[in-house]
Amino acid sequence: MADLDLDSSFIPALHKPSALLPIAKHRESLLYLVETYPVTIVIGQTGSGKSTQIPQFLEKAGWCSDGKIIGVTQSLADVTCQPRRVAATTVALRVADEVGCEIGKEVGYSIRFEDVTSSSTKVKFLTDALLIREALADPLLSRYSVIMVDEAHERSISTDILLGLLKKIRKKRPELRIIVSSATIQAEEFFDFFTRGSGQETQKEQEGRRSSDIVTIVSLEGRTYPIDILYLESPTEDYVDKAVSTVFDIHTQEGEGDILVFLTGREEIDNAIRAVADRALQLDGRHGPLQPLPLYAGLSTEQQMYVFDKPPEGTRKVVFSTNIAEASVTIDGIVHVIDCGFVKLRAYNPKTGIETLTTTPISKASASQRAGRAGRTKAGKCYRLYTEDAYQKLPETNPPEIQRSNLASTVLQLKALGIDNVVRFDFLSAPPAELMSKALELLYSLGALDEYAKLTHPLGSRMAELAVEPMMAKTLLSAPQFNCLSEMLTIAAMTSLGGNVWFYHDGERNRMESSRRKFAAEEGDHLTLLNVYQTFITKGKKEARFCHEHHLNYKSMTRAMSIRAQLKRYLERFNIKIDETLSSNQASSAVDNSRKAENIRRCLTSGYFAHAARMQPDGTYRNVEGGTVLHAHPNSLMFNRKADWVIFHEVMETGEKTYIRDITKIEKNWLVEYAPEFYKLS
DNA sequence: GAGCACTGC
Repeated sequence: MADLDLDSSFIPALHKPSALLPIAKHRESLLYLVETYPVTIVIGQTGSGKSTQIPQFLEKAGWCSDGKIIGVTQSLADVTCQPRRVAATTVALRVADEVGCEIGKEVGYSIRFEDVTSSSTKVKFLTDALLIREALADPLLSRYSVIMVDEAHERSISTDILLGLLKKIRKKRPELRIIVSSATIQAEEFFDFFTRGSGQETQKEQEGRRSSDIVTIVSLEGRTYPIDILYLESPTEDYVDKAVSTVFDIHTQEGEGDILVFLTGREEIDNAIRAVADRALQLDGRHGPLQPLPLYAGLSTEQQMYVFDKPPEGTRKVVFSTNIAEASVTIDGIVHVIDCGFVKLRAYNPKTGIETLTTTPISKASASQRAGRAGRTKAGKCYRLYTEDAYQKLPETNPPEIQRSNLASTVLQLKALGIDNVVRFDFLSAPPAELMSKALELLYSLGALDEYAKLTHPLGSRMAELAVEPMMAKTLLSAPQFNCLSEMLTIAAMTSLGGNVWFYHDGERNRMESSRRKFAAEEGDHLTLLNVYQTFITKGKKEARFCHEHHLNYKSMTRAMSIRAQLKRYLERFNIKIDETLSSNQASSAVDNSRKAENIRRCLTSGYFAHAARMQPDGTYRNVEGGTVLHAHPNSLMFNRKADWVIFHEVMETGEKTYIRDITKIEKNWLVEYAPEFYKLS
C-alpha cells in the first residue's frame, strides 16, 4: 500500500460554521504573510475554506479601504455538487451569506453571461478568463488590491496566462498582492515562477529555499480521513470488465457506501452500465440492489442530477463517470473509488494542425485526486485497476494545456493585451516554438496580424474581443460584406456548442438521426445548424418540449441564445449594423434562399480557408496539403453524401481515424478568391 | 457505417 500524499485529507467544510474551519487559526499568520510578501502561495485541502475565508479575512483587515477590491478567480466546484460555473455563483452566495449582505452588494460574482456586482462590491468572484478580459480594458488591473488565483494547479491556459500577467503587473504595481492556491505537488513550481527573473537565470540559486523576499508558501492542513489504496497484482487487459467485476466484489464483500468508477468516455460508461445491469440479475437475495448511473458532460442537466440523488434505502449507487468527477463535480456519500488509470487527453499537432483525443495514463496527481474522492465523509477505499509498479511509473503531472493546444486565440489575446513579443512572454511553462509559430501564421493569414506580427486595427483587435475562436471571429467580421451577419451570428453560436446540439439516450441513435434529417440542408452542417436554431426560436417557441421531441439538447440551445446575444452586443459596440428582419422572413423565395446560402458558404470560406478539403473517389477527404486522410464525422450530414470541395469547423483524430466535423460544401475558386496569399504559398 | 475527456470568454 502506498502513501496517499496530502490529497487524501478532507473535511466536510460546508456543514461547519466558519470559526471552526482549520483556516481560522491561521488567520493572523495569513494576514501577516500577505502584508509582508507580494506573493503568497497557499497549499490547502479541499474544504479547508480557503476560497471562502481568505477573502473575508482580507476585507476585514482593510484591504478594500481605499476603494480597491479583492478579486478571487475561481474553480469552486469542490464545495458543491455543481459544475464550476454554477459552483462559482453558489460559493459567492455562501460568502455573501456569511458576511450578511445581499449578493451583488459587498460580495458579488461575475461569470460569462452574468455580472452580479455593483459599485459597493468589495469581494468579487470571477473566472480567470474573465479577469484576463478585464485586463484588456485595464491592463494593470488597477481596481484590485489583492487577486487570489484559486486552484491554480489545474493549469488551464487562462490560469497560466493570468499568472504571467500578474507577475508582469507586479513590477509596475509593487503594492498589488497575489495569492495563489495550489495542491502540494505544484506549489514549488509556482514558487520558482514568481521568484525567478523573467530570464529564468536565478532558478538555480533558489533551490531548496521556501521563502524569498517576494514569495512565501503557507500550508493549511485539514483533518484527514484515511483512504486505503489497493492495486492489482497483475495488469488487466480490459479495465472496463475489471471495473464491473470490482463493483460486484465490493457490493458482495464490503459494507455500505456508494461507488464512483472513473472511466474515459461515453462508450465505456454505457457498456459498463449495461454489464452491471445484466450481472445484477444474478445477484442472490442476500445483497441489496445496485443502481448504476452515468456521468459525463454530454448528458442533459436532468440526467446529470440523478447522480446527486440519495439511492433508495438498501440500494447501492454506482456512478460511472468520466474525468468530470475528478475536479469539477463532487458527489456525496462516495466511499469506494475505482480508478481505471486512464484519461482522454487532448493534444494538438502543429505540423498537421490536427487535434487528437487519446486515451493516456493519468498522472500521480490525478490518481491522488481520484482516490481523494472516496473519503469526503469517512474512511474510504480506492481500487486502482493497475499495479503498484505501473503507478510508480506514472508522471507526476500531465503536461499543462498550454503546451499541447492550438494557441491561436491565446496569442491573439496576448497581442491585444499589448504583449508584442509573445515568444518572450514570461510563461509558467513555455509552449513549444512550433505551437507559437503555427498560431502566428494563422493569425497573419486571417489578417489579424500584419507582416511585422503587429495586431491590426480594427480587424485584429476586434477579433481578439469576440468570444469565439479566430477563424470564426474573422468569418463574423466579414459577414456584413456577404450580407449574412444575422445568420452568421447564429452559426457562430451553434458551432461553439462543440457538438452538443443533439441529444439521445443510449439506444436511441436512429431516432435522433431521423430527427436530424428534418433539419438537413443540402449545403451542409452549418446551414443545418442555422435551420435548427431558427426552427427552435420560431416554431419551437424556445421551449424544452420542442427540444425533447426533436432530440435536441435544451441546455445547449438556450446557451446558443446567450452566446448569440453576447456576440451581437460586441458587434453593436463596434458599430456594425445587424439586420435581423431578413433572416426571420420565412416567405422568401427559393432563389433568394439559395443566394443567401451561397453568401453564407462564401463567408465561411473567408474565415475557414485553412480548413479546406477535397473529397476523393473513395468518399474520404484530403486536406489541402494532401497528406492526411480525413473522414466526415458520423454526426455530419456529409457523412454519406457526395461533395467536391468543403470547409470544416474542426478536425480531430480519435483512435485510428481523423474526423472532420461541421462540414459545408464550397467552390474551389472561392479559396483563391478569399485567401490568395495562403493558396499561392501552398 | 461508426462515434468528443473537460473547462471558458
